[in-house]
Amino acid sequence: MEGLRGRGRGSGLSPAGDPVAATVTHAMPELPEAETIARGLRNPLTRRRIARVRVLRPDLLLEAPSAFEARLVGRRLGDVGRRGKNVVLELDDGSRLVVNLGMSGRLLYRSRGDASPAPTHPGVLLDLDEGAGTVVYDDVRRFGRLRALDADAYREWSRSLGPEPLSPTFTARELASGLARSSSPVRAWLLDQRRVAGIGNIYANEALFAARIDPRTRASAVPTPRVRSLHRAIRSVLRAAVAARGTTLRDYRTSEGVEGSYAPRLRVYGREGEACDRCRALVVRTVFGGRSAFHCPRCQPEPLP
DNA sequence: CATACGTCCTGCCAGC
DNA sequence: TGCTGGCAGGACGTAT
Repeated sequence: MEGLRGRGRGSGLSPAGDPVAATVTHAMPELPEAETIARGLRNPLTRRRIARVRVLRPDLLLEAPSAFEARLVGRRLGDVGRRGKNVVLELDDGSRLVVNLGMSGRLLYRSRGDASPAPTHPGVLLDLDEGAGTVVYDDVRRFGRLRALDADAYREWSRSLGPEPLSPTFTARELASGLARSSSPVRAWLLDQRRVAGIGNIYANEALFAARIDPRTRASAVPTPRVRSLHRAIRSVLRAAVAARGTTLRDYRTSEGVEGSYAPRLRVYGREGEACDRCRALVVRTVFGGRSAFHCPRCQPEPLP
């Protein structure tokens, strides 16, 4: 995959003896990144009023810009939260602005007179009242999407997503019954937002490593004890990544523009050809379902056909 | 119905 | 050195 060729972490030390910078590749904003962004926006945005909406890139919206603007302008912001990988801004009329960050999206808060460099690919701007600053949706690749939903539409949208993996109501039993009904590879199952909300390719691979499951294993073929491990692994990996404010490989930043610090803790993702830090076997990359999977062939034994 | 696959978009880098 | 083709991926639409 991009950036995993050539100069990578695998080379260990640079000629100068300094640790080589983390592998450069795309970040995929997943649950921990969305959670971090939501937390960062909560204080500066709550109770602020949206004075003006500027849509620079209409293709980021799932509706006409005029309808989008009409739903937002004049509204006061409530709490800022998260659903799966989406950042959710509550509005005072019960509607919500849902932001999916796609591959390279950033949701930044810039106070008035912010001296930091201006965002390079602004797509949508929300100017706040009384000079309180601006919320900038910035996205190089424009895979992200913003939607303004009334209360009913939001409920319907939320219902289309699977359970929150960090919620106490997400149980090993529920995971087991979901897996049992699918013949997809377990990695594909974890990436499907209708099944569990918030897991992307990075944390799917990391959780499967922690649970010692080959990512190609059919979901229904994961043995029950492994399902329990996977349930624990999903939750512990996501919690640790939230605590680290997410994984920055290249694009992802918190709402304050800061990088997440989970990247050095990745054990298989992006580490093709490197020694597994549990058993020293070499990490393998496979491609299926149109994207890279990483696993340790010794810790995560190949499923029987 | 469930699963598989193509599409979007652009920065980066290998290779000429 | 400079140019360029291929690659990567989340979500959605379409095909099997």
